[in-house]
Amino acid sequence: MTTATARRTPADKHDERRRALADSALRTLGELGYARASLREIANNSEFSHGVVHYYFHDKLELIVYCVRQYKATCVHRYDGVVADATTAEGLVEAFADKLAETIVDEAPMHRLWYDLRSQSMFEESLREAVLQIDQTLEDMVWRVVSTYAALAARPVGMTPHVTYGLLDGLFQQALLGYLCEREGVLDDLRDQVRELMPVLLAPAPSSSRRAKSER
Amino acid sequence: MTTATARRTPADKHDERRRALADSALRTLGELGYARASLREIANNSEFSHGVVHYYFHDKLELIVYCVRQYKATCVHRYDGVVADATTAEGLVEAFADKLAETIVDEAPMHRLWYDLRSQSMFEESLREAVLQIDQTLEDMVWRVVSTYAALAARPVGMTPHVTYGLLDGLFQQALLGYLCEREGVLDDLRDQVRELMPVLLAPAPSSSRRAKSER
DNA sequence: CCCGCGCCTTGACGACTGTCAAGACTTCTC
DNA sequence: GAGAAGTCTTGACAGTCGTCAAGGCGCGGG
Repeated sequence: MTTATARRTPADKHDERRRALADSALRTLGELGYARASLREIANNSEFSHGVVHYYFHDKLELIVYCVRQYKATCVHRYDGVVADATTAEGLVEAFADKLAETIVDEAPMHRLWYDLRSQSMFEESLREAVLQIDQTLEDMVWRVVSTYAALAARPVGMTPHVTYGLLDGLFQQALLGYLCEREGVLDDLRDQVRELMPVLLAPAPSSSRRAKSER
Repeated sequence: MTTATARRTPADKHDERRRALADSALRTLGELGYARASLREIANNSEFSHGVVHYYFHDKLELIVYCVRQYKATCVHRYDGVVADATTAEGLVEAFADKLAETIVDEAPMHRLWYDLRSQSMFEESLREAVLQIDQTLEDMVWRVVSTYAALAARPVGMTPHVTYGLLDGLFQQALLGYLCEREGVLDDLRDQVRELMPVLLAPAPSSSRRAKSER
């Protein structure tokens, strides 16, 4: 209020703290899951004490939802590079498959948390709004990839965005579980599965098989 | 031990009680989810008191795993009729799609519990063995349907059982969440999606398009 | 009749939970 | 440098949790 060009308004600092707290919380949540991550445990893994949570958040649930929304924001553009750098359909599939496998390795805790919360939202109505919003964002993200792929292949996508996301999410979830069980080869399998699946997502080739080679 | 042909051995009665308890527990678990279903709540919704759980089960976890295994046993043959009664590929798809939608309506609590437990198993290693076993059983179940469909269509399945299950499970899970959010039309959508998906699960038609009509 | 054994209830335990109030510490203002 | 506002810690609260021991009830065999 004093100086208009202050480095940080109090409100900024407040928001910054919320972000830092949410960051710590996300680490703990990814480790323990929604049900077992207590506020004390979350605070212990941060630089704060357990009481501070109610200074920045009204509720445990408000913290959780804030956390997941924050993660969504960082996660939602993970595949933008795949789309931007793609020049051929085959190259995009390859990059997409690699990125999916990389995501499983790098972000396994975050994604099991996401599946945990989505399951919880089937029981707790208070989680549904945030979950559905994030689910929609993920669907949009997948759709950007697949529709770009279709454009490069010069064929329309044969399925709705919703179905496309559902199918890929099913495979991804399966691979994540396999990865957490330390099954051998799940990542390679996932890559193969995506390479296999992407073509069948497209509408059947327009002219049966004649110009298949001369396409580009 | 006294009479060889006794109506019920004590062991039988013991098992019967375990089953009855697990039945009650399943109802409560389907209502509240894994994390919020306490032993007291489970016992309250049964004809027993809360202490009896430790007479029949060593642990809460043993009870839960027993419950889910028991449910699996009843659930695993739900689609057998679809397979047995099918005479044409189209008819099988129709019956399968209907049965999936019916399952969502009739067994929504059980299936959200299943997804809850599968998510929990990503955090709790002690749940993994049972979850993986059940997942495999479901995969087999789906495979019986799809491979029968392929046989009726006189074309091989184009994907592995694992992928087939993953894709269908993705759609089913999506539909279940939508159903629990009381979205309109999710059941019809699911049916349409399955009708659309099943043909693309098969390998590409062997001879491009010539005998498509004379097939049967 | 009474003893003993299986079945079940009751009550209590320690641990853990979310929440919040009281106060200490820091930071900024006048 | 005193005071006020903001920030954070500490400790306690009311509940709930899984677990288990102590004991009551019913029933069949001595």
